[in-house]
Amino acid sequence: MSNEKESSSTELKIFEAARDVFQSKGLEGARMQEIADKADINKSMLHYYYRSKEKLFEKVYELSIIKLMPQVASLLNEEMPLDVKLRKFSMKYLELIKANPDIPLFVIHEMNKNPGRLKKFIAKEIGKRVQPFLDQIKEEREKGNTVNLPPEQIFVNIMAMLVFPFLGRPVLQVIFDMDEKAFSQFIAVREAFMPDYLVSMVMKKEQ
Amino acid sequence: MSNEKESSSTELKIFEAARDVFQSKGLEGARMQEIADKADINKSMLHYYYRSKEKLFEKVYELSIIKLMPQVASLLNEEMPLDVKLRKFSMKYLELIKANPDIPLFVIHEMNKNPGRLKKFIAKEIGKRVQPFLDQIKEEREKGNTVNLPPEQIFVNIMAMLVFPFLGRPVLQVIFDMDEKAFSQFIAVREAFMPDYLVSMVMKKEQ
DNA sequence: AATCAGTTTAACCATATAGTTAACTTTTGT
DNA sequence: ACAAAAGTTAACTATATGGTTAAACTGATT
Repeated sequence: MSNEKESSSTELKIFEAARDVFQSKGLEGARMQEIADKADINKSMLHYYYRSKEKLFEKVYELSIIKLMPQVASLLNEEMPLDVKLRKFSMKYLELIKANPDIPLFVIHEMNKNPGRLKKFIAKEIGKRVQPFLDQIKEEREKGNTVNLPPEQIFVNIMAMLVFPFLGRPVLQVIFDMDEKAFSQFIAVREAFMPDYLVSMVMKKEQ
Repeated sequence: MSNEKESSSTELKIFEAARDVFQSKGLEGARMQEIADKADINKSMLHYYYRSKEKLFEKVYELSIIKLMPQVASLLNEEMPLDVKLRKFSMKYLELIKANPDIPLFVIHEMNKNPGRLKKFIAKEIGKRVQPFLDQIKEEREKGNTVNLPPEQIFVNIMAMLVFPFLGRPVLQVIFDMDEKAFSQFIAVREAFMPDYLVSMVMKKEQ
C-alpha cells in the first residue's frame, strides 16, 4: 500500500527530463524519444506513467507556472509600503527567475500557440492576485506619490524591467557579444541597481 | 526575358503564407501543407520555388529581421540630442512594432532554439549599429546628463519598455482580461506616455 | 515455491509529414 | 505553328514519431 504520491524514481526522472526538454524545445519541438533518452528509460515508460505527450506536457506546463506564479503573487500581496515592496520584489523576483531562467519564454511561447492552456490552470487566479497590488499603486497614485500612470501600465513597466533580459537573452547575447559568464555578470549588475531604479521609475520624485 | 527578381504571384503568395504560418507557429510547429493551403497552391510548389522547409523558413526569418533591424538601427544612429532621439525612437519604434507585432517573439523563440541562425544573417551587424547609440549614451553619462548606469543597461531598459508588452501580450491579455481592442488601447496609452517617460528614465533630473 | 501486481522491455503499428516524381498544362520565344 | 521552358498537379515515397502490445522481469505476499 504505497502512498498516494510516492513518485517512483522512474516517474520523477521522466518528469525532470520532460521539463528540461519541453522548456528548451517547446511542445512541438520536443521528441518523446529525446525525453526517454535523457531520463535514461525506455520510451514506453513515458506512456506508462503519463498517458500521452500532451498529458506529460500539461503536467510540466502546469508545474512550471505553479512553481513561479504563487511565489511572485505572494510577494506582491505582503503588507508594506510601496517603495519597500518594490525593492523587495526586485530582489526576490530576480532571484527566482535566475533559478528558472527558461520559464518565462517557455510560458509565453506556449501561451502564444495555445492561449487557452493558461486559462485551464490559472486564468483569473493570477489576475486576482495582481489586483491588490494594482490597488496599492492606485492608492499611492491618488495621494500623488507615484508617477501619473495607470496602475496596469506601471505593473507592466516593472515586469518589463525584470523579465525582459531573460526573454531577450539570446538576442542580447549576440548583440553585446556576451558568453554565459558575461550574461550572468550583466544580470548581477541589474540586480544591484534595479531596486532603487524601480522605485525611481514608479515613485514621484518632484511635483 | 523576365526580370531577375520578378517574384511570380505564386512565389509571393507562398512567401506571405509561409511568413504568417512560421511567425505564428514557429519552424517546428509549421506544416508545409498548411502553408500551401493558406497560399492556395499545390504543396509541390513550395519545393519548386524554395527547395525545402528549412530554406523557406530561412528566407522568412531573414526577411523578418531585415525588415525591422535596419530601420531601428538607423533611427538610433541619426544625429540629434539624446532626449530628442529617445522621444523619436519611442514613437517610431512602437509604430514599427505595431505593424509587425509577432516578429519579436518569433525571432526570440527561434533564436532560443537555434542561436546560430541569427549570426548567419546579422551577428555583429546589429552590434555595430547599436554601438554608436551606446557611445552617445556614454558621452552624456560622462557629462552627468544621464542616470548613472552602464549604456548597455540603459539600452536594455529602453528596449524592455518598448518590446515587452508585445512579447508578454498573451499573458497580459489573460491577466488583465483584455480583448484585442482593449490591448490596442493599452498600447495606445503607452505610445502617449512613453516618449516623456523614457526621457525621465534615462536623463538625470536632479543631481 | 507459487502467485500476483507492478514495472520494464523490445518489437511493432498507424499516421503525419517533408520531400520526390512524372505526367500535364501554360507560357514564351522563334 | 511549333518547340522549349516554366509552371502546376496528383500520386507516391521514405521516414520520423507518438503510441500500442505482449512478453518478460521483479519483488512482495501467501
